[in-house]
Amino acid sequence: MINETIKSSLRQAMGELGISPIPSDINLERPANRDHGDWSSNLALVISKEAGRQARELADEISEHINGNLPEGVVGVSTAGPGFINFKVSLSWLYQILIEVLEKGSTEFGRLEIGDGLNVNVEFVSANPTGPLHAGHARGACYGDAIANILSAVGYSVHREFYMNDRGLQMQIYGQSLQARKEGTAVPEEGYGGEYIIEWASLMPEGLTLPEIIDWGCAHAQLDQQETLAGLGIHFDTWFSEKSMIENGDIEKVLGDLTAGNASYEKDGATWLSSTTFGDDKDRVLVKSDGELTYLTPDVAYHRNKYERADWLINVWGADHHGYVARMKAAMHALGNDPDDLSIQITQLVKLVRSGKEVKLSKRQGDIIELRSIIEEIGSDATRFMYLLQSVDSKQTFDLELAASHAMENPVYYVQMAHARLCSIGRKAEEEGFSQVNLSVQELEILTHEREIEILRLLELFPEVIDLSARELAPHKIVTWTRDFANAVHGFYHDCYVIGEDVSPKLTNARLNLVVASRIGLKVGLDLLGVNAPDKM
RNA sequence: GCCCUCGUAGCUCAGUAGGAUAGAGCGACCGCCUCCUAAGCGGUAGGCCACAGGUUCGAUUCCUGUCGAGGGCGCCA
Repeated sequence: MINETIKSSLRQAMGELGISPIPSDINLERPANRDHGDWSSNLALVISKEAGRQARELADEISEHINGNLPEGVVGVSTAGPGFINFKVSLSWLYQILIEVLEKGSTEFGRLEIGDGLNVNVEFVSANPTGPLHAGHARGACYGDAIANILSAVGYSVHREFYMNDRGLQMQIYGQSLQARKEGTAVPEEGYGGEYIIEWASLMPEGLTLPEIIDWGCAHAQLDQQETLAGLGIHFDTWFSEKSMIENGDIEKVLGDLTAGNASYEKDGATWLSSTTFGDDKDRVLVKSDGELTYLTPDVAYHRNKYERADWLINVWGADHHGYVARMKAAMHALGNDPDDLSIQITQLVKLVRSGKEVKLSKRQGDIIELRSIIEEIGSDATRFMYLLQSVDSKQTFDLELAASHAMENPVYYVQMAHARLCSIGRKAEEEGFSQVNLSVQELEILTHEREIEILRLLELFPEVIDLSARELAPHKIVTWTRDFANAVHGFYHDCYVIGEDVSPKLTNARLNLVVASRIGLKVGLDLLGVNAPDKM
């Protein structure tokens, strides 16, 4: 890599000049301003105090020395500002990137090996099986699936998991609600009042007992949720049943082990987890005085089970669950698991608007906004792209009308259009009798237009973006890159004709290489997000 | 009262493991189609990076506090 070459040239120069201390880790960054070169080091600023010399003076000395013997791929070194050392890299480096992209194709380009095959379990959505998925589940669904894609691309072995709370009080109430609707009696006080209950009850077979109704209702809700998720292209490897842990004794076992480990105690007729010992702000009840389990206990058993199956656990939770992070980590700690192996990602709320007005209720059902109806309204691609548009750390507002529009202010269409245009060039080339042939660095040197260089620079940057988005579990960084890249593609499309009378065949060929590589880059980005890359629009 | 996330252009948001002149899209205004999709491209205007301290050669970025927005603080799930 070029930055390694630069780092070692800095080290070598310092050694030869007798400047110390030489830091173990030399920091190289990409300057925001291109005039400052392609790579920049703050080395002189960092060591100036310890070296007892002025930073600018050190920088001048080092850059002059390196200029006397430039490393391969570097065309110039200069100093600027308070003491930055700036490197300008040869364009041939960028042509090599282009060749690499073409060789790797959309199945290999951008793939990294930072995951080292580690097993990571990504648990997301995990809605109660008591009704259809609604708008509140959408962000977690899109986010969880995207990080699963990204982690998989950087070398983790990824498992997607959905945890079903298929037992307990909520299921009882759900069953009673279905039963009431089936029999035409009043839905219980705290019951489910949604329209869907009426519809589902009508689909239910006659004459079922309450436990049978619950089983049927659970299966039906699961099926409904699976369908909706499939509409977004989301598929889980495991639908983990809470009930199964009652049946196989896992919950009993976890309670026993907590007691044996002195991590729980009896008080006021209830069993408590000593979570304060492990960093929580208060102790939590595991078994209520009436003998019922709290929601926490099966959850603890479930997480322990996941620890046995994976090296790294990722949970995607809504903002309303942030208060449970400390207790879950405490419980895992108490069971002897490393709480750092559990990453809990909190997604902030999303407000939906339609032409500027907040949408709280669904038009059709009059109650909840079903996720299904959002997908129907704006499509799977727009749903995913819009929900991934920004960091999950901040609350989001987006306009359904905008997301559904086929207009330039819609970011989904902007990016997909860039891909379609690249394909359109390919079709045109074929019609004109050109076929894309991979070229050498020398043949690619004809690509010197500002627009072309911009595309190459973005392609070069992309693996770093993927790396960062994986480390930070931040798919929106991929989105930002695809938008920037689409912008570069549209600019190229506008200014650089690939086929035309005043374009030489050599240039056409070189540009076709660029077009195909761009298509690969954009496709890789959209694939990671789970958004289609259409050939035409 | 305590905890979590956020506060950047008129609007929606990027950026920040501390770096040089803080970016994009939309909206506004002005331009650009005989030609691979104008679903596009370019330009102009628009900023005390909420506020106040601290650390640092350097802070929008880190720390503390204040203010503001949203979400949580059950033997509910």
